[in-house]
Amino acid sequence: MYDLNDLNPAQREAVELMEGPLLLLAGAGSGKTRVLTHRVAHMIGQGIDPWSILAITFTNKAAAEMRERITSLVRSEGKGLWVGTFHAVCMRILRMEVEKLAGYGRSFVIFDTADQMALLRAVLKELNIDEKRFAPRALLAAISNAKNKLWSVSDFELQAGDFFEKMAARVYGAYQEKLFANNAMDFDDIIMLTVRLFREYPQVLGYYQNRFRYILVDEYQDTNHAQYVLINLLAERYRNLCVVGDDDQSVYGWRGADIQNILEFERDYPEAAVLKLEQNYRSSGSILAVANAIVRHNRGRKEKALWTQKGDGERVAVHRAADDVEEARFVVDQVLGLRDELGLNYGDFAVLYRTNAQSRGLEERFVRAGAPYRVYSGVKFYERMEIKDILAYLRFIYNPTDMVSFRRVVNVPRRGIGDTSVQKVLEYVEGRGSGSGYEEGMGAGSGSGVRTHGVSGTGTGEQILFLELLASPPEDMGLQARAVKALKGFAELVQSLREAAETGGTLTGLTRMVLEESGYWEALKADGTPEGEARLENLEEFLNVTAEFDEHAAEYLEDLELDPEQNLVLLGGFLERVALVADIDAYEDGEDVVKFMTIHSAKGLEFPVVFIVGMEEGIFPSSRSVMEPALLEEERRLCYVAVTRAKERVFLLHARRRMRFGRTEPGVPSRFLEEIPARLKDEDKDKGYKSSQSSRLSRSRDRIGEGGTGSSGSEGKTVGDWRSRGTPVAPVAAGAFGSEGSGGSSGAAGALRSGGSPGAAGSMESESRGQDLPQMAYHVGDRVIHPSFGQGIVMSCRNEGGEDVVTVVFAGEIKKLIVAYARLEKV
DNA sequence: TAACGTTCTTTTTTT
DNA sequence: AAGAACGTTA
Repeated sequence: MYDLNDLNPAQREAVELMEGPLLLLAGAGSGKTRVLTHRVAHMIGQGIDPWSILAITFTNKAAAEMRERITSLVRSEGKGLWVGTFHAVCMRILRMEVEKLAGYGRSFVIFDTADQMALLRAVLKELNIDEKRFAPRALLAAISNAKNKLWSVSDFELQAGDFFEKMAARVYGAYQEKLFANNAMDFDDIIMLTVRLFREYPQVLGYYQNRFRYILVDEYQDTNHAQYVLINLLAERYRNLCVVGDDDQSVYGWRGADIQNILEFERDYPEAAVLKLEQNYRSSGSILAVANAIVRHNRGRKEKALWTQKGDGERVAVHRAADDVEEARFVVDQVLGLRDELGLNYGDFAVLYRTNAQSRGLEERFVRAGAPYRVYSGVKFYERMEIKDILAYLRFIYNPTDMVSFRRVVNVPRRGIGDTSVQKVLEYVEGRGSGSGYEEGMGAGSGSGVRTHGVSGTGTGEQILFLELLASPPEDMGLQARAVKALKGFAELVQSLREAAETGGTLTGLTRMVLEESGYWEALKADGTPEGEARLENLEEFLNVTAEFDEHAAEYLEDLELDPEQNLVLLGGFLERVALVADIDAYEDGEDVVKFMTIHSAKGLEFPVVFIVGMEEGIFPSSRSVMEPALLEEERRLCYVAVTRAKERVFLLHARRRMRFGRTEPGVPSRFLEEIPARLKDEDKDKGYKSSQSSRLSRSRDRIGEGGTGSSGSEGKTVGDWRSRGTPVAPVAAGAFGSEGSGGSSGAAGALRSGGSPGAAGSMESESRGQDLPQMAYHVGDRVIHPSFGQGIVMSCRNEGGEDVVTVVFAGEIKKLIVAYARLEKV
């Protein structure tokens, strides 16, 4: 049971003040989650029906954590409570009510960024708009912006100032029409259309207003206008709205988040109580001082004074590395050293960076050192070709109006339905389908009018129309006989899979069926290349994901109040989950590995030791922000978030030179480093762990031929600068590559890459700089490893036209490779 | 129609 | 450096 005595006075007040609006300004590490969970538990303890409580978070992870912690406080008494992200909550509402939005069907699907892109490009093609002049990405961003502001197409047209915006408004209309015809929504639609539903159907809004008498919103500083409106509509009646946030941690402006929402809460709710949580329980005094010193440079923030009872602890270390390679090496050395010296676990360390691309170099170093790590990256797994393919199959089975998925799978594996044929089909459908009826009302405005749907449509009946069309393509479609036959076969395939899905059974069973009956599996097995192998492994991994879903399907559906008997509900639930659940949600605290992630992903997490790498102008702060004060402030807040993740130790790293876009560029230390007073920094002195022992250790793990990178090595006495350690030694015995082993995939769960995966072991540095090296001789009989061919043995070496060429026998194939370019590593 | 080769862009951050 | 996009060839 929850115990209010565990809370400090401010926290306790925040828990006990249940009625009326409340703004809770919770600094980093101030026990915010604790307050939120206790608050809900307290409400339930005081007799408030959990059924009438809605708690909204930003990430699925936060939602899961909150639910778990509440459950542990109130046991089973929490039944009926809604905890979820904005998107999950809206989906839940839309699932029940979407058919009120004339034209959308129950089995609508969510289009992710790649789908949006594909759809938009189709639109641009139709409108004859040149992609070179109007970058699809920029157009999508503009459309997303409009949606976040709840602008309808005509709103956007009215607002549009310059030529680009006018074009974007026009594209918005066509894009939206196409989404609609596909019975699909993008991420922004999920919020926008829920708002529209509420506005157009007061009785629906009324139901939810009455139900959710108590509303809590976490990370309020990250809400955008659409989310803001949504919340305020829901809270209008009872005004029991508790928002929690920290303006210093607002880092989603680029996604439309409006920091004003939190800054002006008191204007919106004049009767609101305002409480501040200022005691930090997470970080040492030194860390807090640095974080405060940085964020102080922002204007327009609510002044607050975070404090801690903890001692100062170690000073924050700032390390200047010679280059990106050395930066990565420094991190590994520190991890290994601190682990030994302080008895820390790998799991106590996190490496944070501004962009996902920065993980690669670090990974190489960790693989080599045999230090276990895991990359928590955005979407990687679901971006893989084969995963997208199988998902497209599943989506098309679920919603046979989804032309994006149709396009993707219709000729995969090859069925002899080429681009020309597909184009003809799509044009035929377009010609019949589109037209009037849409124009207005996709925004928040009133969307009256009947929409015409040609073939694609919404009701189950209409949906099958497209499949029927494929099953017997009319003459005037102009297809070749061969294509007609192939198309028929495809239609039958999908139809039979759809029937199988309707009959029930597990998702895993269905997926296997898709893979087998489509011939996808077979084609991939016949492929025989290492890439094909990796793809097969990824599909196996995907089947693990579906199996996991199957296992928890019952409770998942029950939780969402979905009827498992209903047709395709399992498939729909899975697709929704895949679309909305990011990989960071798979974050496991218990795992004893070093965690790599972006700072955005790290928000809400904490670690004993934090490394922040790439602290250079143009990287962090990002080059796009430096000219724009508002953006720069957001970068600074991001830096604040990064530093405040740490409990004990922080290492800030920057490099004098860095490989970017394939070339070496000079690095200028981040201005954020300058903003830290000298007395708070421990600059490039001996910090953390560093001994000759560790140097030797790390050197023995170096790459082949290291030490001749061609860079002039006269840079001062950077701590840990490998150049000071003299000339390179010859490659060492097997085992130097740690856990890399045979290079077989460890099949990281979900989208997570982890140490030991073939991809990570792949690109060795010798590949990029090998030409500069005094090339290590490759002797006949040497065992070598290649990122895609795997292990092999050198059969011959000679010099052809000035290039060292080796012949290597790999498993199953013999290759002639030019040493300077081949990504070969001696084992 | 598909496979291949060359040129070009890419790096924010995520639901 | 790596991947996508585009154009050329079998």
